[in-house]
Parts: sequence; C-alpha cells; structure tokens
Amino acid sequence: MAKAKKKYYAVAVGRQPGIYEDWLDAESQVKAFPGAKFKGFSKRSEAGAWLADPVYHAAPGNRQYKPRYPRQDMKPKDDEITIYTDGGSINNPGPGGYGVVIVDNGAYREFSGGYRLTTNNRMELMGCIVALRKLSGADKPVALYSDSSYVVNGINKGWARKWRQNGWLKSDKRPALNTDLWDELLTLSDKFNIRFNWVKGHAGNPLNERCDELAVAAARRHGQPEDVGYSGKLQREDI
Amino acid sequence: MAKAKKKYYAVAVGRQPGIYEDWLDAESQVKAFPGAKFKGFSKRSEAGAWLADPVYHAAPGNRQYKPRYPRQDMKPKDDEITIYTDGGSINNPGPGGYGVVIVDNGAYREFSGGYRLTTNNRMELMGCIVALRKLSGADKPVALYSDSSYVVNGINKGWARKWRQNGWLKSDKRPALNTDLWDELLTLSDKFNIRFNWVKGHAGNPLNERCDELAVAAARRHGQPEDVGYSGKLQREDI
RNA sequence: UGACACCAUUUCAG
DNA sequence: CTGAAATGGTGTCA
Repeated sequence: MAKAKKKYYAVAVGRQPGIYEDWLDAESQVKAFPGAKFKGFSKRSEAGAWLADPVYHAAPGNRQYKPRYPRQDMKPKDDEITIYTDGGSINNPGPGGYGVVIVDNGAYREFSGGYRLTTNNRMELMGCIVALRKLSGADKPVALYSDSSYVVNGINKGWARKWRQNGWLKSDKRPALNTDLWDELLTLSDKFNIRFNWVKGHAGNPLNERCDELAVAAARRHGQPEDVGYSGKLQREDI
Repeated sequence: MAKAKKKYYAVAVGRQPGIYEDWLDAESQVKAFPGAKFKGFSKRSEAGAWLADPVYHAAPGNRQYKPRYPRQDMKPKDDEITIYTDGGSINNPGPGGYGVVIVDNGAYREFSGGYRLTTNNRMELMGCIVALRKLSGADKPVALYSDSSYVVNGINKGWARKWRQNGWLKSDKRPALNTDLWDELLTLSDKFNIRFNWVKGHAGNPLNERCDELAVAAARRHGQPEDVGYSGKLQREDI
C-alpha cells in the first residue's frame, strides 16, 4: 500500500488527448476507445514528458537497445559513467534478483543475478556492488542511480561509514544489517570518483525500468544459488 | 379439475439456486444447465422445505451435478467434507455476492447470496461463514477451499486470531477491517476440525468456478439487501 | 513518527 | 497491455 497517488493522467490516444487530473475524466477519454494509450503519473511534468514522447515498453525477445529518454536529465552524459541499479525479492524474504545497466560513452552493458532466498535490500546493495566490480579503473566520474533510499542514504548520509567505524553498531547500539555487503560497497566506492543518486522507482525512467526487468527475471529464474550472506544472518539468529 | 396453480419454483441445482415466483425466472436458471434440479409448489413454505432438505439434491446414482475434475487433487474426498467458496463485488465497493458449494459423501449443496453495496473481501469472508453455518455438527474433517489469500492467510497465519486478541488492532496498531465477519468465522471454525486451503482463482477448478458463477449471479441480482456490517464501517469512518 | 523499497492475493473496468 | 479498489505482509534506516 502507501503507493504514491497518481494525480495526473496522460492520454496519448483517446477521444481528447491531454492531461487529466481525475481518473474519471481520463477514463471517459479512453473507455471503449480502440487502441487507447494512457498512463498515470504523480507529477504533471512527468505526464507531460510522457505525452511529448511516450516510452513504450520494450518488446521482449529482440533486444536492440535504444532507450528513449522522456526527460533530458534522464539521459546518460558522455563525460561520466552512468550506472543504474535495481533489486527486488519475491515475498521478501524470498527469491531475489538485481539488475544493472552501465552506460559508458554510449555503450550499454547489462548484468543481473539472483539468489533463491534473500531480501529486497540485499539485492539493492548487490546491484551496486556488481556494477562497481565490473568497473576496472574508471577514468571518468561515476554516477550511480538507485531507487533505494536505504542504499543511497547509507552512502550519502554516511550511515554505513559510521556503522563500520562503530563496529557495525547503529546509533541505537543495535547491530547494523547486511554488513558483508555494506563493507564491500564502501571499499569499492573508495576506488572511484562516484556519486550516488536517488531516483524514484517506476516513474518512467527507462534505465531504472530496464534494471527492474532484469532483476525480476533473475529473481524468477530457477536454480539460483544461495545468498550465503543472508543465510549467515539466519544462522547467527538460530544459535 | 382445477389444478392448484404453481406460484413458487424451487431451484436446487441451477445457475442461481433459490425460490422464484415466475416460471420464466426459474427457467432461465435451469435451462441448458446439466443436472438441473427444480420443482414447482403452490406454497412458498413447501418450496423452502424442499430446497432445505439436501436429501433431494443428492440421490445416489442419478443425473446430479457431477463436475469433471481435470486433476485428481481437485476431486472431493469421501472421508472429509469439502467446501468451496468464492466472493466478488462489481466495482468493489459495489454490489457483491458469494457462492458456496458443499460436497459431503458425493452430495452437492449450493448456496449463494448478495448485497447491494459491499466489498470483494467481505464477500469472500461471507462465503466461508455461510458454508460453516450450514454445517451442523460435522463428524468428519472439513476442507475449505478459497481463492482469497486474505481469508486463507487470515486463518492459517493466525492474523485474525491475533487481531481479535489485540482488540482488533493490527500489528501496525490500526484497526482491522471486517471484524464482524472475522469474529464469526473464527467462532465457527472452532466448532470444526477444519483446514483452510488456498486455490488459484480461474485456474480450471470446477468447484471454484462454480462458486464464481454463483457469486457473480448473486451480485448481479437486483433488490439485494444492505450489508449492514459494511455500512457500519462507513459510518464509523464518517464520524 | 517518518521515508524509501520489496512484494502477495483477490476483485473490477477497458 | 492500460487503469482502478480492497486487503495483507517484510526489509531497512533515521
């Protein structure tokens, strides 16, 4: 629940294309309208951007990767390496996966992986780690985009570094979680000129959505390995 | 010889079991319905008595409602009472209905009902309650099948019992909903050796689909009563 | 108390 | 595929 309310509805194909602020209004434009194309947004600007250049979901199978960017600030810049990351877990904890897209000089690389029992937050962290592992000696600044405030704040607000300094204890003196992953992420981050950025999930950013696809596909895949870090946590609790 | 005019038609097995005062109505419930069972009466009380007596609906060896089961595990077992339940609401909240099939020793009984304003989840709960109300002192284990994870988890994961213990507060301290129905369902469940099972909806299980038919028909029926439990909830919110 | 994320099921309208 | 509502859960942090 607690989903951001959609207050703006862009009607691209319908009786009267445009932006509507009430679903009932929008619905009357598309209901029983063959081939209607419409989508809800939480911000008018997003609705307008989509309307100006609708992003259609990439057809599965043929993977000629040509994302369209609804907004200029979503487009990777050439003077930096752009990384998008996403993670998820079905039933949390449950089968989980991560997806990564790295854009360097217009070249797109994709990575993904999954585990048969893990958590959403571990997968969000894993995505970042895998991305940075793939970066061997970047000569350019790195911009990493994640929709996890857990990850982005953990780095940008210095939470993780503080926990490590205090023997992985949080300010409430209780142990921080996922320390195996935070430790590696901190170590990797130190090797790059990297900036972590938070992006809203499922808000029409094509690279974020591509990562989501990769993560979901990986999570659904059978025969995935065990997330030993997560299992380790359980064992400690069992003792 | 003036024949007593038949003014009441009891439909025991048909699309919408119940009592009808017009043959055209009754006919539409049984026409082209395999194994339909119906009978005309001159008094409503006679029709009701016939309808209430399950003996008439389960004569062994006759052309009774005998679904084909695509998979062996869908077939009711003889050593337990099998209950299928479904509920739904048109426009949620909106007009809603439930459908119930009880199988005991190869005898099929069906029940349904509806309300003019309710929710899908209330109807899923109502189906279970009505089913258990019809069970007077079961000597065998009872297996109840519902496609509502709200209902099945509410029982099997102990949610509902926890809510009741905490004065109908959920773990997030907010009030649980549909407490009138949960309370009765818990009380009824305690009287039986009952196991709740989740089945996927619209997945080819004939009894689940039969319940769906019953529920939809009941929801569509005009002149249904008010769901006072649901209205009560609205009033509380309005205060 | 707040935030972000992950998800499950059902129902309904196209 | 697009949209809506009704219900519930966990992972994590400040």
